[in-house]
Formats: sequence, structure tokens, C-alpha cells
Amino acid sequence: MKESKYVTIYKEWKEKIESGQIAEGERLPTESSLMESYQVSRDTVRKSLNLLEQNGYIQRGRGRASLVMPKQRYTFPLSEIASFQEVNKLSNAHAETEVVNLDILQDSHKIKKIFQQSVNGEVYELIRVRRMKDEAVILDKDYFVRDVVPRLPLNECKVSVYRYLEEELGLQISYAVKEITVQKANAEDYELLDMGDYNMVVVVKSHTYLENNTLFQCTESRHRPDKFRFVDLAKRKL
Amino acid sequence: MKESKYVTIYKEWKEKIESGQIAEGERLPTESSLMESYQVSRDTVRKSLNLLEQNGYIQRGRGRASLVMPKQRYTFPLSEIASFQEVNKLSNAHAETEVVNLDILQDSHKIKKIFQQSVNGEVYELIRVRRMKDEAVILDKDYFVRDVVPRLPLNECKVSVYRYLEEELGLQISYAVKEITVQKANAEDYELLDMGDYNMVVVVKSHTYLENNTLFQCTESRHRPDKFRFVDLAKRKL
DNA sequence: CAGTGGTCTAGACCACATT
DNA sequence: ATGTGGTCTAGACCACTGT
Repeated sequence: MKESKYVTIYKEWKEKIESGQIAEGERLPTESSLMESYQVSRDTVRKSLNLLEQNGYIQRGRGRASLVMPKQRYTFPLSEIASFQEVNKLSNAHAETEVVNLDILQDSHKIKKIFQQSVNGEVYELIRVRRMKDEAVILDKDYFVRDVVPRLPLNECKVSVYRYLEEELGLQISYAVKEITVQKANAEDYELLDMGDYNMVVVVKSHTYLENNTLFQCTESRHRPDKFRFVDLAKRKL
Repeated sequence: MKESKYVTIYKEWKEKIESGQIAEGERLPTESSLMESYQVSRDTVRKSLNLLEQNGYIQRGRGRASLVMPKQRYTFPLSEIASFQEVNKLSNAHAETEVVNLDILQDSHKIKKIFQQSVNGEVYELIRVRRMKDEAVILDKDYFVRDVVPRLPLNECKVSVYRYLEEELGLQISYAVKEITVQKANAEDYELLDMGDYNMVVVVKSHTYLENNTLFQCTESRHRPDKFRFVDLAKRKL
């Protein structure tokens, strides 16, 4: 499946903006000049600009060329489906991952409780601890449906599970529903994390769905409060 | 300025989905039948469907009609620019608002510190406490640039400031940048909120911008941890 | 005023889902 | 095989921005 023209154009300008080739506050070329340079129709150009706008890179308006937004406004560590590796890259913080446990769960009652809905077959349980500067600050508990992920090599868990799922298994991840709450730390948190003085954790629960709308993963990510930060760009809803 | 056709169609179907006239898991009419019933071009129909998809109401895919998503996935209490009143309505919880203080700040140094950037002129400072079931659980500190909001009637603060800004002043709110962190509670939190056993608060800081890209408001919303919940729909980024 | 983006139309081809 | 949505094109009119 070839990449669409408008995605190509989008990526090109996204890159230019991210790399700072176009300073914030600068204007993009007009739609007509973009049509000219790429030899495409206006609709195609506008689709690219739509993507740039939706992802917070530019702001558009009648009668004026698109404006490049300040960088801060499009670096969302968590509002997209981002794995720890990606967040890590953005924050420049050296971090390490330790696999605590990799197991297979068969008790359908227990599985249903974790996923908060019934799931066919077995699931992998992957528990990992994330370390920053030698402090254990994040506890990740991932659960994968084995009907979709039949094998989960241990060495892939140490790097990026998402990379393995998308590139090796060819899974098309579509969207995830995430919920953030703050809870009292439990025994497991105290055992596996360096909690220091803190007695609470930030809990990010997420359910991840494929293109064909099937639930295939859920995650519970428990953060020490000082190591948690979420940035979001909220647009006025129609 | 008349409302566009595609926005009208979008709102109509959004309403149908929210009210449950179309059950989750059901399919929408096909694009061609929508063109037929509204007597519009395909592009117009597709713009409406784009909006529905972006806001998490439907899921689309090649070769099949759009699918209505489960309700849970589009009730985001905080991922849009939602005022307390709107969130309140969704959560069915009876809540009250008490205005603690309404003041005008003139010290440009102090203002700059609050906004984290320089701002022209004076700003309103509005401090409110939100009560649920007679417990003070949220502390809201709003700051409005007086160049944009010259007057801020006290009685409007008790209801919805956003309603006043949009309907009375005709301001076009465009987007907001929000940041969520968890911090130790300070003296003010203990004084104004019923903190109970808790010693931390969830801090939501947001900067709100108008259509013309000017910063006109910033807010610091401090929540007791048990009364904080954030739900988000994350799409795979291109 | 000219230029720009916002909306709308009509028609075309393709890839994929369903049957 | 048919129908569906995904992409692309070409042309049109209007509302707003900037000068």
C-alpha cells in the first residue's frame, strides 16, 4: 500500500517544523504555492495542512497563511499512543527497563477483571520497572491477548514491545482509551519502586484497539508522582 | 456568519449518537445515502464524518460503513476545553462553586511569573472553590488579561465564566495548552480545601488562546487526588 | 483592492470488505 | 461481483486579511 501524497507532504513539513527549519511564528507558503511546488490539487494540499493543524504544528485562519506554532505546544509526551521509549527520547532522560516478570494467565475470571470485559483465550502478563538515574520510578503492567500476540519473546520486552508488535507482527494499532487517576500506593508499589516519602502513585490505565476494532492489550502504568507529567493541546469542541 | 453544512450534519449525528438513538456498535448510513438525504456533495458528507471520527464518535474504515463507538470512549471530562460546569453536567454530581476572591493584579513581575511569559496590562485574579457533597475538593485560580476582558462581573463568576466570555463578550476561544502534574499540597490547599488524609494535589495548569493567537487566560486548577479523573482517546500519530 | 483560506460541487480511480 | 470508503482532481464562490 503506497503512502498517500498528502501524508508525504504532511511528513515533510512536520519534519521542517520539528527540526526548526521554519521558526515558530513564521508562515508557511500559501496553498496555491504548495499546489505549484508539489504539482497536486488544492484538496491534497489542504489535507496535509489539516494534519499539521490537528497535530498542533500550525494554526490556520481565513485570509492569512498558516502560522507555525511554538514548539512547546506540540510536544505531548502522553496524549498520543506513545511508548515509554518514545517519551524517553523526547525527555532526554537516560532510562532503563527491567523485566520483572513475563507470564501467561489462563484464569478467565482474573483476565476479565483486568480487562474489565470478557476476553477470549489466554493473555500474556508482562511486568516491568522503569529506572531513571538508578531510581525505580515507573511500574508497567502490560497484558496482551494471545489470540493476537501468540508469542512474546523476552528480549523484545527489554526494548520496545510496540516496535515488535507493529514491525514484526504487522499489527495495525488504531487507538487507545486512557484514564489517569491518583491512588494510594499499594504493597507492590512499595516493593518494586523507590517510593521515598511518597505514599501515592499516578495510575495510567489504557486499553488499546486494533484497526479492526478488537481489544488486544491493556496496560496499567504506575508512576511515582514527581516523575509524572502530562501535556495536552485541547481544542474547542464543536 | 452562517453555519456550514457539514457542521450542521455533524451536530445532527453527534446528537443522535449521544442520545443513544443509534446504539453503539451500529453502523451509520453509507456516504452515498447521506449525500442523497441531505442533497450535498460527497466532500461535504465526508467533512462531517471526519469531525465525528476526530471527536471519537465513530470509527471508519475502507469498504465498510462507519461504526458507532461505545459511549465510554467519547466522554472525555478534560481532554477538550471544558469548564467545570460542563464536566459537572456529565458526571451527574451535584456541585457548588464559591468565589473566594476576585482581584486585579498590577505587578507586571508577578503577572509574568504566573503566565510564564510577559503580558500587557493588568490581569484579573479569580479564586474559586468547588464543592461536591459539601466537601471542598477543587481550588481554581483563574487569571484573565484585562486588555481582552475589561470587566468581569462577580455574578458571572458564580456560574460559568466561559459562557460570559463567549456569549457576552463574543470571544472566540481557539485552543488551550494543559499540563497535569502531582505536587505536595501547600498551605493554601490545606486552608481552602478539605484535604482529609491527603497530602498531595493534582495540578492542572492551562493557557488559553484566542482565534487570533493571543494568550488571554491562564488557570491553575488544584484537585484533591480522589476527585481527579482524566480520560483521553489517543490516536496513533502519523 | 488583491490575495488567501473556507466551503461546496462533480466526477474519477483504486483498495478493501462483504457477500 | 458489488458496494464502500480513501484518495485525487478541477473548478467555483464567498468571507475574511492585509495593504
